[in-house]
Amino acid sequence: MSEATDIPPFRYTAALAGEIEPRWQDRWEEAGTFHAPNPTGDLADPSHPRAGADKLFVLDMFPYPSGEGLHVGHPLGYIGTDCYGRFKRMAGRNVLHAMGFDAFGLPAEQYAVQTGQHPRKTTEENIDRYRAQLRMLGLAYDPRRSVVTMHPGYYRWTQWIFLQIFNSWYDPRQRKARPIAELISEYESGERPTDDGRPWTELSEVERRRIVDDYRLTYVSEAPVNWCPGLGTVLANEEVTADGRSDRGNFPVFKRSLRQWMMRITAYADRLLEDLDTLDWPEKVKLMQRNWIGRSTGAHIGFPVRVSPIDSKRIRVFTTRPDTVFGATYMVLAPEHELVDELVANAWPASTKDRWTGGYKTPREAVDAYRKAAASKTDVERQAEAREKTGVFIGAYATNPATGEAIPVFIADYVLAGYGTGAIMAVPGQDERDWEFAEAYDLPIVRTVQPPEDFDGKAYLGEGPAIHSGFLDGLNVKDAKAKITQWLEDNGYGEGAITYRLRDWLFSRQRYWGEPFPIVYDETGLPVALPEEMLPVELPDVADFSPKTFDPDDSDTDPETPLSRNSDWVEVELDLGDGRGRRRFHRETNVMPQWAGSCWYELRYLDPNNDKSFVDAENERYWMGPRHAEDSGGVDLYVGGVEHAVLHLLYARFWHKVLYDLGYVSSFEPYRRLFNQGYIQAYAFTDERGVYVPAEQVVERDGRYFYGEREVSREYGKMGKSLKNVVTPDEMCRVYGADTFRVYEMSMGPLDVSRPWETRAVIGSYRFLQRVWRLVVDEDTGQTRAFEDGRIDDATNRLLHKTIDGVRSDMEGLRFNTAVAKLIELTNRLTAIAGDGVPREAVEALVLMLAPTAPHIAEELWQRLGHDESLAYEPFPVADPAWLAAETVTYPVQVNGKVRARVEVEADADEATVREAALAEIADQLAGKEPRKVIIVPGRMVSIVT
RNA sequence: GCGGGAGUGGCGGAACGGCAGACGCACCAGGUUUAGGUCCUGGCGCCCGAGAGGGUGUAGGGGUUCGAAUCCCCUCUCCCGCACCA
Repeated sequence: MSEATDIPPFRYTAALAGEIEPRWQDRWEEAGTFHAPNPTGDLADPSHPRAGADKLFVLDMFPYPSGEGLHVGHPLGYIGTDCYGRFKRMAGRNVLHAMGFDAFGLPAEQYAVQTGQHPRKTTEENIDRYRAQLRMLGLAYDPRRSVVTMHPGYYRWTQWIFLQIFNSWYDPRQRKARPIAELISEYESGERPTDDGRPWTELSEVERRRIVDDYRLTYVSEAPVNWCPGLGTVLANEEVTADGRSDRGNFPVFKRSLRQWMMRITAYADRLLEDLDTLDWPEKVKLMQRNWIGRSTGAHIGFPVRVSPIDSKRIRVFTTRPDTVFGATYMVLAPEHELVDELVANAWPASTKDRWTGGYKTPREAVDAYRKAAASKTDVERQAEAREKTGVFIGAYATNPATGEAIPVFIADYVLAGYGTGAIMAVPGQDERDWEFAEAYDLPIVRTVQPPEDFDGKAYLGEGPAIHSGFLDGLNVKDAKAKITQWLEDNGYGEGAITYRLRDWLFSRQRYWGEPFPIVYDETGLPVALPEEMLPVELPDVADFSPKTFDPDDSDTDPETPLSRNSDWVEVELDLGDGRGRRRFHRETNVMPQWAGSCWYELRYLDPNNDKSFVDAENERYWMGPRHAEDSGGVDLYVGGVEHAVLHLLYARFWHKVLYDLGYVSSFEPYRRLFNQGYIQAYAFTDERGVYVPAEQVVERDGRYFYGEREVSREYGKMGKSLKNVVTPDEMCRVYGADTFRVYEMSMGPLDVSRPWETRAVIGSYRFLQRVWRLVVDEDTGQTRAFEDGRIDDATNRLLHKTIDGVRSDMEGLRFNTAVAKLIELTNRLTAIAGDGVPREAVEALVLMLAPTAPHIAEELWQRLGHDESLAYEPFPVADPAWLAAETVTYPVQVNGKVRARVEVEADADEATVREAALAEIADQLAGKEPRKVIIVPGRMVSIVT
């Protein structure tokens, strides 16, 4: 049977790749080829060829090991960083590249709830599978540094970092976190007075602790959450459907306040914003972070409002346009605003317009009805009628502090309770939403900024002189803002202010599969940090991983976490080493969110076995430290999907900055350079019923698609089991080999662009590697074909050096697709000139240049070329400048912008020579006329205008 | 709606403001082969032409320039993010 016998015995095939690849993987592992030496500690190795060399830390966003395993889309970024790291290693750098696992997370827990399988077990199994899949790809990881967030040896330090955050406060004057002990001593010394002026010594211990706890960077607070009694758990916004039910189980979800751990990330808002400027990140991601932080500057203004004949209060608003306050002709409160009930009038005032009342007899009825209607609206409905402005008058008037006029107060759902103060001053002249509302409710509109003459719109948001604004008239917006802000402060009506969209980070989860908090509570109910020596607080095994569930409609329930049922673990007697002996405590039974482990994993790669510290300071400084004064320091290249643009990257930056403030790291940002790889997408096919059919069995005929005899329709999107279009790296390695797979992934297109997977195109990369193989190995005899003393013809040598030059800069710029194209070109050229063999120097350079992308075949060929050592540390080829310059240059000759001819001249020909040659070449087209203009771009082009 | 990015052959994609379509897939032709496949060589945007060659062409329209896929303006389409953010 034919096939096998027909193929030459020494051809590079999938079978041969399948033999070569594991052999080299074993050899790399046994030899520790990709071990990166640390400056100090157990991973230091002064004899290593790269010990003390210029370092490079490349990092991938580590995966959550799901039960589905990897598909061909997952390793794209990993292969990219691997190529870059291997290239840089050959170019002389000490390269650290490791891969760990983000092991805590919801899917394993949910699987555990369903099956009773311990999440540790399934996660371990998944990690094993991931490791096997990744190993097969020949990724040059330092295997000693593969951290797993669920291992106690790792989360011990996650808990330790939590304690550092717990034991810190943010000092706004120094703009940094400081140890909480320093705050306490400020209070003790009297340098910092208490809020009520009582001396510190007169406060009870509980009072002192409450004061201090309020300063901590992580603290317990009531926070609004999505409480789902039917599931017994709090849900993330993403887990709540548009109509307010749980994604899983379809139970009602209630917005409720619950006691939660929070992290004071808002204290770092300004630094998180400013330091973006120091980072080499995609502008898109920086912008997303800026928007997420949402800094706006303006002023808080209090609008006096009478709550009884003798008592008045202020409605506090935030505005970015205090300069427009003279145009504030009414106010709007969110329906849920706390002052509404106090302010609602008993009867409609005489000045009430009909359309303000909503048709109700009293303000009270109108408010109740409006609130009810607003509350029953789903988010979908709210969005659908987003532009319709509705609201009702509440029968009360506030005083505009600038004009002294009484202005009506409305409630309307276009003002959000959760944003700002939940109230606005409405300035229809300068705000589109206010203008719409004013038109709908017949409210006065006063322009306070003069629009340009040609302006024919409604609200005017642009620049212009202030008008109808008393003492502000004539000032530009900026000056008017400054002046009114000063006036508000002088008259006690408000003050300049900066607000953020960013909220503090809700850090506790009512779940099982996460890091326990290193926190206990004493008899006061206040949190107490466990001493460092008691870490890790290990996650106990429990019988039941699910939280207690309740009547789905009973919102008046409280979560009961899986850990809370484990009373042996919860109730403890401990000696905290504070001189108070053994005391009874109960443990915190929430666990940390999945983000916790990923907030600092890159640091643990640096020193994975250190049991004295989360990372040794010298190791951190070597791998992450700043290179110059303005440099943030951090990972040299961080590659991952843009889906982590905000949360993960913001949380990790926040933790890193706290560690920096406390002096534990030398870098003030964790990721100096960020790169978002694109996604590999795939076609999926559905039959006439809309059911997905296996994509690999669909055939194309004349642009139509068939599954068996049935025509199916094609759609384009993610790769996934449910879409029946998954292609796995395992399959690709089996059919073509890992090197082919790697080359294909790298050559498909730029790393940061999403593109479709095309299994049938993989063959091109396979053929390329076969050709390279054939250049070195005789397919029939297995003999090496390199000429020892073969001369390279000049043209080939020029191409060789041009390729070296181009591949180097492409690799440097992560342009692997064009690097591969250049290698293919060179290979094709060498194939064309090969007789009995090819010159050794050309083929060796080719093999070395191929090594970062297709490492196994490169190692194999390198060995067959007579080298004993791995090529991992072989210098990457360097182009000889003498061969980069061509002897002659061919100039295209343009006449009136169209290329009409080309002339070849000596490379060093001067402009006059080029001009003469070009004119001679197109003489017939000029018909004897003198050209009006001749432009010569040296080395490029001649352009003639007639 | 706002903000950001992108539109190049049948497909994935190349192209410091300077010969548009590198490289690969698919396809076509030739060679090798008993045949198929492999391998080697060549062709391959569109239109006209037997050919040499000519015209035209980078979503559409306008502009800047000796010269535009590339820079500017308008329009359209697609993708991503945010979504009444005061």
